[in-house]
Amino acid sequence: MGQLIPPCLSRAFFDRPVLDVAPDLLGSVLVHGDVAVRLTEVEAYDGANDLASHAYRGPTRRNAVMFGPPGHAYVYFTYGMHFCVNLVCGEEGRAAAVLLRAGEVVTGVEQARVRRPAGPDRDLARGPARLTKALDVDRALDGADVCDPGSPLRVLAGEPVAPERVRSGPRIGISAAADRPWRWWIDGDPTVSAYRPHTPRRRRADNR
DNA sequence: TTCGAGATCGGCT
DNA sequence: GCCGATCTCGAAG
Repeated sequence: MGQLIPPCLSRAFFDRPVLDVAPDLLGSVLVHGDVAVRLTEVEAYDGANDLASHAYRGPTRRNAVMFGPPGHAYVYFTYGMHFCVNLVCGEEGRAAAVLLRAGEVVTGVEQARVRRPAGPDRDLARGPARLTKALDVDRALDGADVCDPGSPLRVLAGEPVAPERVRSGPRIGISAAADRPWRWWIDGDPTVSAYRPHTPRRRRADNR
């Protein structure tokens, strides 16, 4: 009791250029239910200006949230089995967003272990799909307002990260515009995913 | 430790 | 139909 609960990040925080918001998100805390994750790795996607963005080809039913106001979660399903979560940034209609790639489980480690039994604790939210698994985030949370203290999914201010510990480099797992250094992480943090260059998958019919 | 392929399905062409 | 903002496991070095 008397325990200090940090405030949610403000709408104004997200209503800025995505390249400014992304590094500033490092160290803040994503909360869903009893589990909280301190963000250690993020990537920026700049809407219609970004070949690698889901919003590049314009609004669809899936990416509709990206074209809405900042401070909302865009949750999508991929590879037939994984969810990933983004936070919408910048002016409404720009469709810029930050992909949350990895973090450290700071609250609810027990609960997260139940959801991801395999591997050490540092891997619980290491990678965008693991992060959503640890937090139990799925499409039901698509569009959630992360600035609203009453929202099931929200982002709280965290301990500031020393600027010299923030590093940037190429984004991961994409084939288009892979050269842009739009990925940021906390240097030396064990929960940051290892960099692997994009490797196109070969078609199943190849072997035979 | 590194590498390669399978899993599995919704969205878009 | 094709391919993906991924993860995991098994085999080989």
